[in-house]
Amino acid sequence: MNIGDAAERSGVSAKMIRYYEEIALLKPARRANGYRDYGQADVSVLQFIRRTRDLGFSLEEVANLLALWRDRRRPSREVKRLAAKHITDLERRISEMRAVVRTLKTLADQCHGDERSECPILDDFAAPAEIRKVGSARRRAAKRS
Amino acid sequence: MNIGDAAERSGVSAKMIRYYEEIALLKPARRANGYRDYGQADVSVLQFIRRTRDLGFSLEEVANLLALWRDRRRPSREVKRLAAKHITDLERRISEMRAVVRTLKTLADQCHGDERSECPILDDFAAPAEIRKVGSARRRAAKRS
DNA sequence: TGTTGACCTTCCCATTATGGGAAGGTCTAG
DNA sequence: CTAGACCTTCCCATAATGGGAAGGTCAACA
Repeated sequence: MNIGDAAERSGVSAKMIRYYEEIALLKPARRANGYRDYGQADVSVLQFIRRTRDLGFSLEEVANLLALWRDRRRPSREVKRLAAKHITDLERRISEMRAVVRTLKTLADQCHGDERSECPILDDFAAPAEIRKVGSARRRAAKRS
Repeated sequence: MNIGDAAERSGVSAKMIRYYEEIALLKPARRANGYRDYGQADVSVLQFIRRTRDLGFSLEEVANLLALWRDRRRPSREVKRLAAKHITDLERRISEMRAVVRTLKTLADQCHGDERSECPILDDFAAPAEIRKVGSARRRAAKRS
């Protein structure tokens, strides 16, 4: 089948299908006229890529997973290891983002959010509380010296 | 002061300071020899950028926040609105990532993770449970017709 | 048969935010 | 005066994706 059909069946754009070929994730056959020719196996590979991309794996990780998928003698340990690493990556990023959300919510709560210009959010962006504390400590220390 | 000092005091690399100038986030003075010359106000701008970047705002959003910060007549409503939008963005991304983590944990739990090749994780990547169900339903429907 | 429209091909460019590195000018301390 | 530590601009690379141009191919229809 042509690339357009493969794109429709896999949910991967023709543009990206060509790119995945360029980085060697798949090698479709070519017809005499130069058109790429995709079989069911190729579509399966594209669906695999789509799925793993949707789960947040980088293309480098997808390539590794694809290699394991193709190797019938892989140890499932390897697959589980990659999945576990991705899970901890995600959990780290989630907790970082949750910390940011907590900070922003605290700041937003302190901001009137009306027509007045006074704004604790901008005040924090210009000099975060932590630094302001250190700054005050330094000023106090300076007075003493 | 020179760019190196501004970098050290703001925690922004010299490379990025030049880039921020290119996209018009700040315009430091120039000395006769062509060197950029940063004052305390420039360093404050850089710290503002650093802080907002750390909080996950895009440079476009940073530019908007910076404009509000510079406008002494801004309504704090505007600032709060941008912060709230960023919070909901983050919360959406967090919940998406949490869903992925749940999926991956479920799959990893089903995988032995030993030397055997059998692996429910790869099975899912090749044909996610949802699709497998739809596929079976279709096959059952086909038998009936 | 010829034309039209829907495909396909490759190639180049843009995006976001960051860093690497080269080639060359400037300044400062010894 | 020279060495080393700065500074400048310019180009390139990254990751994953899309846009679009120029040109070849194919199928259907008049």
